[in-house]
Amino acid sequence: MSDDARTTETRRRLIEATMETIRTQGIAKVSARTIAAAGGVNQALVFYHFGTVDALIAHACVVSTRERVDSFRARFDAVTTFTGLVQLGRTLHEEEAALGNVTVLGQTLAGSQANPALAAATGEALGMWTEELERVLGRLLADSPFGELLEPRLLAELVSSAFIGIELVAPTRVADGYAAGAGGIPGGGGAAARTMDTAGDALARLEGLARSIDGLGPVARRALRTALRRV
Amino acid sequence: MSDDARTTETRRRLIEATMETIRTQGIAKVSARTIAAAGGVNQALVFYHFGTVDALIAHACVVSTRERVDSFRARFDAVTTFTGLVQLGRTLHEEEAALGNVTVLGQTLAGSQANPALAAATGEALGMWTEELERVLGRLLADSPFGELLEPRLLAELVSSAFIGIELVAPTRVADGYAAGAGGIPGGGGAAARTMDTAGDALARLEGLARSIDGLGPVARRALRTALRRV
DNA sequence: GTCTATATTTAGATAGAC
DNA sequence: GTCTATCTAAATATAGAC
Repeated sequence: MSDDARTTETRRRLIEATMETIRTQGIAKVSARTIAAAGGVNQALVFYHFGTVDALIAHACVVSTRERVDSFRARFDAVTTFTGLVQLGRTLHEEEAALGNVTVLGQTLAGSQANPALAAATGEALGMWTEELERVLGRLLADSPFGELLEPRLLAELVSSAFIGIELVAPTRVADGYAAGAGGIPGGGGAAARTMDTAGDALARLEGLARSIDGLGPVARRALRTALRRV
Repeated sequence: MSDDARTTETRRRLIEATMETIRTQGIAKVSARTIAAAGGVNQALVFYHFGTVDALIAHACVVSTRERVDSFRARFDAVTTFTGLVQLGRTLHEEEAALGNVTVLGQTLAGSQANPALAAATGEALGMWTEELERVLGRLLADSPFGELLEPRLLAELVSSAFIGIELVAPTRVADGYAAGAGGIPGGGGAAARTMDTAGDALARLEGLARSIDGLGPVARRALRTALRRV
């Protein structure tokens, strides 16, 4: 095997191992050693190929997002209704359970707080999703009663941010019953167990709403458009 | 000063220092030492009073959220329109810039991925916000054309998750122009600079939408309700 | 390009003096 | 209850052999 091919292979393994580690252990537990262990390569290679751990994370974030977005582009383009868009969102949510790119974005997002390099990478990755969404929304909104009220760009930013928030919150909704450390939480604990799959449920209901909007007859559409214009 | 009073004071300082450190440096940089430095207390006191760093973070998360939620309860109760609710959201967003409880929740949320104790605490804290929101939405939805389509609980979960997502994404929208590490990003970079304050802008526009819904006349309301029921 | 040390720093946690 | 000192584990990063 040529050195060139080995480089490519090693870099690929490191990037995949980075994704996997972030997904399963969270950004806090990611280190050159955990990544190397997950990828079955030597720890020093992280620094040889990427310079720093942060650079590897940033790189992995952008590269893997590009792959995922590319694999969704055709499906975005095929969307013609709000219902279809929400359904695509559900598909994304389900595929994410397995592949976890959005989960990774959530993690890098959190890590971006005090890390400008990571923030730039996360922003770029997020921007790829937003761009796709913006194109679709531009088409859909033009024909909807909301066309004059909502800008595609803004709504796209809003929706993608919200999507990430929802995917991030989901895990905390499984386990409940907070156990305090030394000292205890005054008045803490209690709170009935929450059993909701927020993301899945929400998207399912949202689909109902989308179906309603798509299904509005011409009379209702005109009435709504007029009402909205009055403000 | 009695030992009891000193305990209270030290614990209070540790909790505030924890919040401050998470806010300014992110959850990744939080340690017993950084917290102690921020609070001007000894590092060993973290373990004496809270046992572990995680327990302190969990405690700070829940306690400080309770304070913030309490300070907002009256304002939630005073809301009577969707417009008013969005305006309250804007107020929250602005106060957050200074106090940053939601930012902290975003950080602990990310840290919750592989940390059940933290996940439980974050879930509880988040649940406090959701509960308030659910009460308000319950009132508002009952009188709206959407009452039959949206459950207050689900919408509240959705909105609070989205809010966190938006607050988390905001920082990545300031700086742009991603600089790659060794090797560079193939085809990376570029992408026109984004200058949007997503959270602020989005809430401003959302207020317009809310105003529209609140301003719907009886005819439009009936039409909309009928249209929605048809699905 | 890859591996084995290893230097250095930082973090979690505890013991024991005050 | 608080502080100093210290042990241990883990992380970043580099040097040098292969």
